[in-house]
Amino acid sequence: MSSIAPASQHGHASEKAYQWIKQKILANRWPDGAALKESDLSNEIGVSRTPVRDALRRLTLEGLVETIPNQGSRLKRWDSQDLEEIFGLRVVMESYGARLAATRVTEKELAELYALCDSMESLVATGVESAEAKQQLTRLNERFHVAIMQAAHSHRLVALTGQVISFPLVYRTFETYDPAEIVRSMAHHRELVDAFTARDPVWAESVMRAHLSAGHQSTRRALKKTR
Amino acid sequence: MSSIAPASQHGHASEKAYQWIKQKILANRWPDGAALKESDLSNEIGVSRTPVRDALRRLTLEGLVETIPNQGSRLKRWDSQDLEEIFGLRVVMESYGARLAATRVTEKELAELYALCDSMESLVATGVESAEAKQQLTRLNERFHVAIMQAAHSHRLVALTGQVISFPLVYRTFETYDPAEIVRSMAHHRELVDAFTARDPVWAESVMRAHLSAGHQSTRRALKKTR
DNA sequence: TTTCTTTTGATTGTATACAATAAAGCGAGA
DNA sequence: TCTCGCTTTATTGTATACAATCAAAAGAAA
Repeated sequence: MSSIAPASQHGHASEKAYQWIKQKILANRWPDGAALKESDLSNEIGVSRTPVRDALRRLTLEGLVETIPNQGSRLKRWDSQDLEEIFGLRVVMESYGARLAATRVTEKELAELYALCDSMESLVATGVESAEAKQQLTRLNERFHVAIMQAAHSHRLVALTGQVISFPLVYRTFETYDPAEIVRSMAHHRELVDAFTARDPVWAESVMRAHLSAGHQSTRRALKKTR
Repeated sequence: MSSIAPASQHGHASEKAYQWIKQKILANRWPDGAALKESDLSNEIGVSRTPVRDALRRLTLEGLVETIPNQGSRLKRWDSQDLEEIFGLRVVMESYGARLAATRVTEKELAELYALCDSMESLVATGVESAEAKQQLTRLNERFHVAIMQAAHSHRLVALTGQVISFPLVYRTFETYDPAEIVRSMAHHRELVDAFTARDPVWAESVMRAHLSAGHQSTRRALKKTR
């Protein structure tokens, strides 16, 4: 993530505004298409408009916010077509990442990935009925997917996939899965890392494709229910 | 390009600064790793630091500029590894785009693509010895590739590929090609559009993959010569 | 009543002044 | 002479004041 999409870029206030707004978006605290007025945000966050504008620009580039010149920023609306676009791109890009990772992953990264698998599986074993457990699982899942892209050792790939995934529904992944789907997802994860261990790019790519296709279907179903 | 990476976002001054800096980067007017001081740029461009900062943020997100907090922006250095990353991603993403375009392209878009093929071929027929002709060809080529991504009818794909291609050497494509390579490139272009006309996604994707692989090799050779 | 124009208000875009930060220069001590 | 630490200075980060712009409301004419 180093230079193409810096992690904690900008100063203190700018970063604070960015995190504040993003967290509120992903937590679904605003209605679809809500107007994000700069002055209101700066008051609520406790910084001036400058860093707020900075944050809104970043979020616009990430696709979470829609900005019309001289008219302001709105929370981006999205529909089933956006979902199709996003998963189509995820399949293409993350499969590619898995293919690269299979031949480039280091021992340390492998250990990290196995550790994440263990964490997720033990969490599932203790039950994921509670909302907190599902959120925890979603966070671990995100870390797992990011770790794979990092194991591909392509900065741009990490940055681009990060942008594609920026999408509220994707951030609530496991809240929409049923138990069988969760079990299958865990199995996919472990199979992926096994494919890495075997240094088999074809295997790794195939599993990732299947994994994301399954996730696509689950999310699609969840979206229909919601709307 | 609508909302995920707005075209002429921000006001007049901000856009002016963005175009000014970007054009200077792509024209190779600064040495590798050059420091881009905000105050200097604002003086030269004739706007205040605010829109300059805005422009630098955008360029950082695009990967042309490298920004370190409290330390400033530098022209991003790049090497052969960046080239490999970029073409690896281009192959994956633009092939995907070609696959989609094969089934989604409209008659109007097809006509546009054929027209671009005609323009490029007639330009080649009249000779591309001069630097201006090669620049003209590069511009048409870029329009062609963008048009295909647009024919895929995926806003995010257009935005993402736009980011990936942002790279000085890629913008000087045909300046580095020899005559045989140019002829082959033109043939690829026409074959691509024929594959679209046949509505054959496998054909289209394969040609795009070959086209970009050939381009990768030419650019790789050009980079070695330069350094 | 409807439509076009004008005005008014609110909001974003830009400039500038100030604060925080980090790098470079300088000097004292070992 | 080298190293450590301080001071200085240059540059970025933030706040605020002002200008430009757009949307909606009010008013006039048909």
